Amino acid sequence: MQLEISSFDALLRQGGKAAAGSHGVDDLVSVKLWQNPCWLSFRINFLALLFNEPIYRWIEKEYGLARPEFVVLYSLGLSDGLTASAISSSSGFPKNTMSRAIQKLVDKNIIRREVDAADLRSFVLYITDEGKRIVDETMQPMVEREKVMLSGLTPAEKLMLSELLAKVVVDSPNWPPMINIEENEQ
Amino acid sequence: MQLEISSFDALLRQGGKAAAGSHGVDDLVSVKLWQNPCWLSFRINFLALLFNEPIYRWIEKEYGLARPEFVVLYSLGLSDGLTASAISSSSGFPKNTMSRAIQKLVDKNIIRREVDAADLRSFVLYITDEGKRIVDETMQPMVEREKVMLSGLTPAEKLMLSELLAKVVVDSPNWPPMINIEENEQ
DNA sequence: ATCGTCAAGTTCCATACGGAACAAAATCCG
DNA sequence: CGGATTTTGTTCCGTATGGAACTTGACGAT
Repeated sequence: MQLEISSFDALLRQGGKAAAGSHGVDDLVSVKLWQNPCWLSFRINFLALLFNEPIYRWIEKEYGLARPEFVVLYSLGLSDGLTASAISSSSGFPKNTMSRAIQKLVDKNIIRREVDAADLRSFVLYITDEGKRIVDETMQPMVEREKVMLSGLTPAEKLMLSELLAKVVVDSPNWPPMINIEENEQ
Repeated sequence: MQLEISSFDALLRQGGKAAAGSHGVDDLVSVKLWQNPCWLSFRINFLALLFNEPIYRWIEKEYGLARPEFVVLYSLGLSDGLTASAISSSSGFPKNTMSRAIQKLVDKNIIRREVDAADLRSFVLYITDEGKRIVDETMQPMVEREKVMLSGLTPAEKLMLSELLAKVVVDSPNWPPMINIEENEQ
């Protein structure tokens, strides 16, 4: 059974092809950009990679922190006093990975862990001065990297992109959890 | 040294907050959405995760293909007759991971490998009928998943998002390769 | 030609990863 | 209250991962 591709879907996927051109971009990347039914996931994943790869490589080299560790640290930098499970669910890393990362950070004296009086199972995590220092220092290159990534857009376009991505993220709790998977089983 | 945050940067990061609201979204996700200097990378990574996690879990379960294997298969589905390094560089997976994935796919008779007469080092990869079948079958849920992810946007917004993401991807070869890293060394 | 350099793929190996089972505490509910 | 259930975080363990070294072939310069 062949998929019916509506003309709007085709238009979507080709969005901005004429305006953008493709000078400089790899051949296969071109194909994945313009002839790809899953244009959204490719573009998102590709851009995520382009941000993550150099940044996390640099952080690892400069501060000896692996990605899960830095995710914990960064989260606490944004909102101190979090719990492991909160960080886990907001970042997508499984909780055992977070657990290990947290332990390493505690050992390195980058974060501090206190038992939650209200719930003796869980720990509340706090960033230390050392941790704050690292967050401050890493923030600059990360922001800079984002700025570079957006440098091809006009201010209005940046704003539009920000809004659209935010809108999709905010809508995400409403999505059905891929029911098509379960319904096929037995 | 504290970072100067221009008011436009603040505006950018808050893009569409009023319009979007935050009903339903996790607390920490809210913070990472609206109080995050690195709004772009968070949103991109978060959305990538929301697509990848259920899809690749399903593909693994249903077809026994790990993510790198499926990436190879999908790439060949879009453009048959590729080489390992082309797939590697367009997908961001290291070439040894691709090498293993390719070998598994060959063993499973999902792709076929022929020596390139023009360059005896490299192999040209072709998708088999079995491989085509799998690509066809998986395409539907993937496209469906994207459709769900975009369901909160109007057609005009979808088109705009497609264009903006494409524009950023196309611009990516022009980005400097994170020079700030190297310049700090010695 | 022939050497040096580069590119394609593979192999090796230490390590990180994530699923599953687990202990302990909280919560639910009859 | 007290047993079932859920939640938090840790531990165990097999496996995937990706850096580095390696092999083989292409290519460029003299």
